[in-house]
Amino acid sequence: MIAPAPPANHEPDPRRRDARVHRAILEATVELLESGGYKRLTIEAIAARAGVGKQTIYRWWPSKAAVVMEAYIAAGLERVPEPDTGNLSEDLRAILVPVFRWNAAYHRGTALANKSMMAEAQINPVFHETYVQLHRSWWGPLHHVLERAKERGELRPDADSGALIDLMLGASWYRLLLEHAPLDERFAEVVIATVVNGNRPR
Amino acid sequence: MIAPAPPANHEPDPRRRDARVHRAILEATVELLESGGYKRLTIEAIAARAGVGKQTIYRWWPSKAAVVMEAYIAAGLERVPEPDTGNLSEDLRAILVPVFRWNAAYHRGTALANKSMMAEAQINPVFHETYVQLHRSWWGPLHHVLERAKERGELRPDADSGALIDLMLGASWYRLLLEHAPLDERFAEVVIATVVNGNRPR
Amino acid sequence: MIAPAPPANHEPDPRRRDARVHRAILEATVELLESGGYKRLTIEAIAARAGVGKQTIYRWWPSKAAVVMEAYIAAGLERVPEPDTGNLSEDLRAILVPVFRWNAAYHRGTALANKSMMAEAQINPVFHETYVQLHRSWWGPLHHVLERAKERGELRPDADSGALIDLMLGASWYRLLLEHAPLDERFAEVVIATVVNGNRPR
Amino acid sequence: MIAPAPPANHEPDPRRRDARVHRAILEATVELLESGGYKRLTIEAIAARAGVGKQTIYRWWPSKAAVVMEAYIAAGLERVPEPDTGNLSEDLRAILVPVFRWNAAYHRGTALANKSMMAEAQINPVFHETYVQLHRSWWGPLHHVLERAKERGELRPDADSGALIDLMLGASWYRLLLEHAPLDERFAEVVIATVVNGNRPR
DNA sequence: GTATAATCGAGACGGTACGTCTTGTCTTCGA
DNA sequence: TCGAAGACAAGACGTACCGTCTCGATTATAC
Repeated sequence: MIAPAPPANHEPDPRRRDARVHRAILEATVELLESGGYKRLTIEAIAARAGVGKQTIYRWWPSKAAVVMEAYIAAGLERVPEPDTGNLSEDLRAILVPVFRWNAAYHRGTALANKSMMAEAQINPVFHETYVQLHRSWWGPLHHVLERAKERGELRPDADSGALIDLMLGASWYRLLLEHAPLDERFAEVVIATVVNGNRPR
Repeated sequence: MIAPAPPANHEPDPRRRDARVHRAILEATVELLESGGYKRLTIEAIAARAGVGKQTIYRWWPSKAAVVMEAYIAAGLERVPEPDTGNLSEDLRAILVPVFRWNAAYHRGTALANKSMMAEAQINPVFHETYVQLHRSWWGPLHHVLERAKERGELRPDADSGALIDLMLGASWYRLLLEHAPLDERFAEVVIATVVNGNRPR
Repeated sequence: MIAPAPPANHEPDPRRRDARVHRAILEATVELLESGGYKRLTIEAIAARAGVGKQTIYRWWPSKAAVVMEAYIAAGLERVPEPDTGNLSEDLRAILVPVFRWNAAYHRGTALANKSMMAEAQINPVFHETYVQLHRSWWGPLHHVLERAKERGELRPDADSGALIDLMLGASWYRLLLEHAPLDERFAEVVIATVVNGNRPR
Repeated sequence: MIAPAPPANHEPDPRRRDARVHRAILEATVELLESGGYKRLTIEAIAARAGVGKQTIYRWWPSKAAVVMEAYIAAGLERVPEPDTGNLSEDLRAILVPVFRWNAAYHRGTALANKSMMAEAQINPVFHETYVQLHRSWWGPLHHVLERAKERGELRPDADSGALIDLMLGASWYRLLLEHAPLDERFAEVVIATVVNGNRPR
């Protein structure tokens, strides 16, 4: 009559995860988001489209936006380059141009996902944290680039790296979210030039 | 009794709008938003708190976000200053510092409303248009300030005003939305200094 | 400083009633009932169709069914014949055949109104009373006819007139309400013959 | 996961129906109907009283009236006796007395439900069909009783059974709906005696 | 190899909020 | 000064999703 282990709330065992099911969910998410926007992207719709039970989604992801995040982003976006060309503008370009490019097509793919996640983050505090993590993956490389530029004398040593990073990424997200002007390379050049020229040592 | 005019989908007659009801709805919206955030802000809750029928809200506003917009914004946010001090930094400061200040308290008041509206704009295309209008009310004055600075020779004549505006407002909204760093005056100064110094005539 | 007459809740002054408006409402009611059935007959629809304010209807009638009653019924239904042919069957026929005829066309006119009123009477207790009054206009003449038949020796003197009346009118309304069999003269004859033969003196 | 079968409008699977929930809904319906009448009987109230989501009701019943019908009827009302005593009056009594008794207490229980259903049937054509089915459950046994009486020579062979049935049930429903006189056994006796005596073979 | 146990599809369930509809009262405006 | 027009509070409607839960039917590990 030894007490059996309490049933408890099992964390699901990742080894038993069905890879085909996993893939089907991510694919359904992409299809729905691109065809109908975030409004139409419901857990029910994903489950139906993927031919999957709702519980299977809830088992593996904490929120709808987390599915979107994995479906679109984690696959490639967090692989941020860590350039070190010896030239500040060049380094910034290496990091920012892919970001601008991903976000350029406002109504499709990564851009749509990014907007959706930003919206969800404003509504769902738990997801907000996760989403900030994603942005951190840009902040790190950008920070290194800026600090090295200070060491090389390309940037004022007292420049506020954090503020400059927000200036550059903010510019990108502002256009992404409002869609009032194109997120093209010309814009990227203005952003980079302004930051670099605006913070040269005297 | 005479010609039974075909029913048609009447726009309601604004002259017949009950001012007290109008005010009660906006006040209830502010109270709910500040106490519970956008997630808890439902049309049902607004109606209950304001002592109003739901239909009355649907009659006058096309979406929840439109109510929020009017509740928070029409009150004062669109009154953007049009400074002309003869000094670019000074002019930018006059416009941007109030914006930064409004958005500084991330979890209350205007900031909460701004985040809510940005989120809704990503989900609801109709509201997106309305919301961009709000931002336009900053773009105009900033554009004038930058153009005058070009005339005075404080700014390179070929500087891309639109891009610089997005750089400055983007910085503000990026911190508002991610909340990873304070929207304080120090940040405002970095933003302004970078834009001004980064685009001086050679 | 004599106290002015208190404003009070005016009973409407019947002298000021606008006859054209009155007629328009009744006509609209008939048209709507015949075209869409009782379900579609709403106060709003009557008002719209008659080109009349809703208040005007509420001012003069206590319920929707009261409008129907006036629109259809008072026009002719309460003019029940008071036959005295010296023959019971003949007398009953004189009263019942018009009733059967009115109710025969299940989906139009008087029949529709009768069904509507019976339904409303089950839901609205105030109207129930009014509606019973309408039925009383048949009970009176039928009662006289039966009593005279007792005097003439055509009917058992202890026959329960009330019960016999309910038997005859009940038969009619049962078919009206369920529509499972025709309300024709053959049925009327069976009803009359059964009542007359079933209650002859021994 | 394999073929994403097109969604289609699933009928729910009756095997998965939760019996306790089913019962709770029917009980809540009876309680509400008996206490407040059909007017107060709303789907929302049933759901609240039963501690059930509204969707659960809409999933299993096509209309409020269908719930009422099942709640009251399936419970016992459709178990109509099939007497065969060899005596017509006796047989009719066996069938009709229970009907009269159920309907006798005009403002409570079964009587209230019956009136409500009759009203709904006049407004809702779909329910009308369902409701007629309920009455059929009396017509069948009454028809057999009358036909056997013809064979035994108690009834004229050319008597119109359908008409006689409507005469008897109509009498009952007429009093039920108008409430102007009691639905007691005396009335039942008059009804039965009139039908039997009124259609004896010559 | 066989039990054991978890995942899976499916979808019922209690809820919340949606946006619409109708009721009966109250208010405004025009004739 | 009255009535048409319609705004208003109230509240039920039927729908859409939410996130949890229970069912068998597969798997797939672990014994």
